[in-house]
Amino acid sequence: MPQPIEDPSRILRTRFEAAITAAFPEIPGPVDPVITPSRQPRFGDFQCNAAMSLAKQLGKSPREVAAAIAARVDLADVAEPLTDASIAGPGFINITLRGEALAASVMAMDSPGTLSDLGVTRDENPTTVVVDLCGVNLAKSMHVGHVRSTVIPDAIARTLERLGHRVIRQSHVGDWGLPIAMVTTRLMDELQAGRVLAESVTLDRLERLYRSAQAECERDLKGLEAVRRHGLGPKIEAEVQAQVETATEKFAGARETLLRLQSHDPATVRTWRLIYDVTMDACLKTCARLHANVTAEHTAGESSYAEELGPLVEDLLARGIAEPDQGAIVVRAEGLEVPCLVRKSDGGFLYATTDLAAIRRRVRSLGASRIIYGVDIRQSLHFRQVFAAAVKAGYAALPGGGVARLEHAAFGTVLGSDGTPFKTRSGDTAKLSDLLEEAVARARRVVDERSASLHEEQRALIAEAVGIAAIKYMDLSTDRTKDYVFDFDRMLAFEGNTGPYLLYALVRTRSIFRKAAEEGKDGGWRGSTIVIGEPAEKSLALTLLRYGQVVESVAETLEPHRLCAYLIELAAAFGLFFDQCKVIHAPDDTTRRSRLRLCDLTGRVLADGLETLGIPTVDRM
RNA sequence: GUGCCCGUAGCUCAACUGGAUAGAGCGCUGCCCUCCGAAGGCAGAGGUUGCAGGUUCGACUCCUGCCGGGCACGCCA
Repeated sequence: MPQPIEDPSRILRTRFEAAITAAFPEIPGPVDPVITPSRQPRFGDFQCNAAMSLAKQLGKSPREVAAAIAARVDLADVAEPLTDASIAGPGFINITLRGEALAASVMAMDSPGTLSDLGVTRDENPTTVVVDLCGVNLAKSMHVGHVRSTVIPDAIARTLERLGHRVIRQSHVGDWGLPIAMVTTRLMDELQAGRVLAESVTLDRLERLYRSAQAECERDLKGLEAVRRHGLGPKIEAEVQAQVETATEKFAGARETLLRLQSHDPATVRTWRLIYDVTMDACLKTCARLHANVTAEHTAGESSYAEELGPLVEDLLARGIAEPDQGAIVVRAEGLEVPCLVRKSDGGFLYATTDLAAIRRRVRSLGASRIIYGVDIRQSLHFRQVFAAAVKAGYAALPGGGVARLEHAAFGTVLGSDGTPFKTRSGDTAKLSDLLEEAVARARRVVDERSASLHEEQRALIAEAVGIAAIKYMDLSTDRTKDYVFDFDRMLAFEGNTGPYLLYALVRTRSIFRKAAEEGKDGGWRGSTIVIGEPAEKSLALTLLRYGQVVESVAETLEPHRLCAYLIELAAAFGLFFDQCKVIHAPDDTTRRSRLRLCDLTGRVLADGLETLGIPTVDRM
């Protein structure tokens, strides 16, 4: 009786590696046997693609090499014997699993209490990973772009957690600097004048104040110059002159506010704190509704680095890492055409300075050996600069030697149907909370129509999950670096490559147990023997077994769309199985139990995958 | 001007990091519910992977040059 096999491709890899070493001892070091699932059933279940590249090194013909490997490999317990026909094309070795071995593998991934956990292997050397996400700004509500900066890194964080790593989420909130000082100044004025009450400040109100504060600090110097150059008359010149003077005053006021904030002036800090609380309260609520794991404890705003920036630049200067340039301080690093600016000529700091401080803290205090930034792709140059500067400064150096992995998980822009960045009909940036509301409302209409028999409360819960799943799946399912078009109709289509389709597949895996119970046929399947007979069963089994490696590949590439594509494939394989293999009315008890177990396992992999992506699930819909 | 990214079916996107005849969904055509949820399944049509070279057993993938589009480029964050 063969030992339980967790994952055929892992077993095959070991076996083929051994065979290659045995056949060609002259090759130094371990060789990747290049085992992949076969794309087409007629090429078997798996294939070994190592012969072609080895042939080159060895100066032999690829088919000869393949034959030598095939002759040495020991597959008796897992696969059908290899024959001449197994070697195909330029040297592919096609492998067909034995039915019992395939079933044993599926049972192994479905055995609680062993190392097998749906086929996901926890990393033996868990690492501490910081995931930078969300990135909201004070006095601004979340917009479409924040779907991406929240959902993508949250999915990455969940994936790493699923693999056993220690993940620390960090929301690098824009809560400091001159723009924040401007709105703080403005709010203090409003409060003082009694035009607004502290208890009733809303984020909408803050957003309006933010805009007007920025506008009034904006000096129209170009306008003034134009007026003078073209001699538009003393009246216009006086008006523009007055604007510039007022703006200069306001600007100076904001600078003073920033200084008072930095020196912890109680009244100023109290107002700043009010802005902070109102903003974060609203944003964290939106994160919660998005089913994203972002809470107050993950917040590490720019303000928390404020005290470190001066000493940090001094440190860089003292060690010759940074140098003065035209009055400013810059870090030049190899491979960087543009130096990284860390202090302005007026003595102010920049966001690169804060990001450097953040890397230092994350590596030295939080113990991160990997830092992942879920930030807009337009900032890739910025991160290249900051990463290079951090490495040069030694801020990314790990205690045991080596350097922390610094990665920018960049994402593209959310576009409207016209191909330009997504806006509302009126041309404003669309608020995220409104978009979530509309997605849920649209889902609700469909649920009311199709699931009229369910209770009102159930329908509301289902619509919530379906709407959120639709938005999140849409965001996660394509290559994150590309732009995508935001389209309610497509994401809520409930068919094809969508979140709702996945939820539907999950619901079907579960509803069959309710139906089976009604007929008194739901017993005895737990721990029963899985039998793989029908092609649809085989296809489902092979798909199930890929789960663990897909999760690993997401952790490595930081590309959640791979998991999305996999889950759709799994749902499709289940759909075919469900269509072609009677479960409750299977020909015999053994088959029925085996199929019930496959339904249960499929449901748990779907649910686990969705949870790993951060997509909410439902039991029925 | 310099640098980065992207051009794949009518549309929206994949392609396991160089593997076999480039796959899904939408839309289109035709089937499958007295039978476990048809929000489903099956089949068909649809491609010179922007263009031209190169590297090699093998290229959507790597290299070079064009064409077309997007983005970013030290004193904003």
